[in-house]
Amino acid sequence: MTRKTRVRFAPSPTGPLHMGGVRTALYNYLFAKQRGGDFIIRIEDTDSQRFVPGAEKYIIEALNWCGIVPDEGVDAAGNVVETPSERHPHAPYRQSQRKPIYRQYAEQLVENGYAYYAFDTAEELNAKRAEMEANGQTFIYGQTTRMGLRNSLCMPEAEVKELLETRTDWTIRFKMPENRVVKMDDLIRGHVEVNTSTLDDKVLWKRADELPTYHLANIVDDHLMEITEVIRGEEWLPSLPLHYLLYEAFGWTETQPRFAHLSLLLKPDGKGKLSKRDGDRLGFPVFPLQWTNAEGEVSRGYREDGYFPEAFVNLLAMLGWNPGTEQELFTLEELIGTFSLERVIKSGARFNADKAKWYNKEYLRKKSVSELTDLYMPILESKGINATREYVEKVVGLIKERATFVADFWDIAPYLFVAPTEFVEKDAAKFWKEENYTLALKAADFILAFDGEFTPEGLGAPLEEYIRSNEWPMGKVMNCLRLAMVGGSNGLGIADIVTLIGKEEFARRIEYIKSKLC
RNA sequence: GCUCGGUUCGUAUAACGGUUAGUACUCAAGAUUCUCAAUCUUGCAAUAGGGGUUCGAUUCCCCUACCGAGUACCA
Repeated sequence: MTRKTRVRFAPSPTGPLHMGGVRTALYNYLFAKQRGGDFIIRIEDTDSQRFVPGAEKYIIEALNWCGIVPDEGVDAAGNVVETPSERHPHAPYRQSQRKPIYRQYAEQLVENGYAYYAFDTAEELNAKRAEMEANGQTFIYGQTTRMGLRNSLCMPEAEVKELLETRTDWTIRFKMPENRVVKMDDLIRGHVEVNTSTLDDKVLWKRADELPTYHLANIVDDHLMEITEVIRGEEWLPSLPLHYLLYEAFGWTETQPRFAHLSLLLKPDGKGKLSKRDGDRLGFPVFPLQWTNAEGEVSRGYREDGYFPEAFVNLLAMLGWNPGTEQELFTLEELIGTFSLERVIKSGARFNADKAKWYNKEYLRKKSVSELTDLYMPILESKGINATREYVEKVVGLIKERATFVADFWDIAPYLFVAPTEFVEKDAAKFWKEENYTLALKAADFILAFDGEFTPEGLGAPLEEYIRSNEWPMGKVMNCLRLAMVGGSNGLGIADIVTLIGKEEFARRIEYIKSKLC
């Protein structure tokens, strides 16, 4: 029986999604779409303590921005689907709303001897843990200690029954089998084996809030939602044996999903995984979208920094995966076509901000002048510049190759909109000498008197020919003119600038520099 | 500490036992141009260390080192 591919991205709404999370979502999405399957978003909000308002909305918005749209979990408007329907028989997709379904599964495990009730309070366990750590030991709630603790394995049945009824702070723990080698297969890492003797008895369900922990909720929901592959972060690899055992305990091994554990994204420098702090420290975003936390602290986002979503998705895809060819630029569609888990890298990928910028630059050059103009116009307006669309399109056509972000456009050539009022001292001293500017002013007269086609192509050659035929020093003359146009000696070609700003403005700038520098 | 993963130029990666160890980003130099940018060309630069297996190891095995993750009534 072949099942329809169904994968899920299951974030916890405890804060903004970081780029590593987006990558996990992306790989899930690519995998699903390639196989004509479903991509599901499930919100794992079983930790009421750490819930952060707005985080869920942020996650959905971020994925939408990337073009990662779920088949289930969220409707077209970005709302989590809350009731089962013909289209969404697996709803709801928020674990907090699935609360009633978990307890029976946990109890089922107890009945069948795979789990037990535990009455130790958090305080008791913390104290025990602290005590052992003080002696350089680690406390594990598991096979070596469980019989000496307070649980249904070692307490009289009557007492257990009474505590179950009178107290509300007990938990259900998984009874980790002793000395068993769990043999697992990972789609990325291959065969992995772990002996259960090193594993502890994880809490599966908490009476206090009647909520499952990740492990239980995850297995139950993946089963109920008919998930076929679980593609998630490497931090879950150590709990894979527990998950295997859980499928076994429930008798669901037949339909148990296959697992793929993705390596983590590492800091660009130094040690450790990429964190929010690195972005602030090294000057790049770690989040897809800007995020403001409860304290009012703002973390920058790729979107707000001027990255195109296509570039962001592309660079994320290439961080830990490669197609085996030398192609580096991929649209989402192309990624869907070529992605494969077999080619996902096992080792952690260090993020490189320079490469990220390169991707954006490549995408920027691919954009049409018209599209880029749409983006640049508002920026100009915000600077109080009043220019026609036609004019801005010409500007964009001239400078798009030089930019990494649309926001660079302004810095590259503000002089195409505003006349310089100040001149770079060093450049002026170098070029604005009498023997140069007298020639440059004559060249300016030539331009003003030029009656051919007033375009870069039409003016460029005749102007150069004129200067050359007079045997004037080309560089010095041109740089004097550029100084007048730009305010310095770095910028576009003279013919480009002059034909763009027009003869009138050109004349004005020449007059201005004369009044200032001559 | 213990358990599990990982280790090719600075970074991302290619090479599924046989290559002068390739490519991209970064950096440097040159070409070009009226400057800058762009572009083109060239260059710098790597198999963590040690043992095996093999005619031959980047590739397979073992040890060490280093990195990462996990070790919660968090996910």
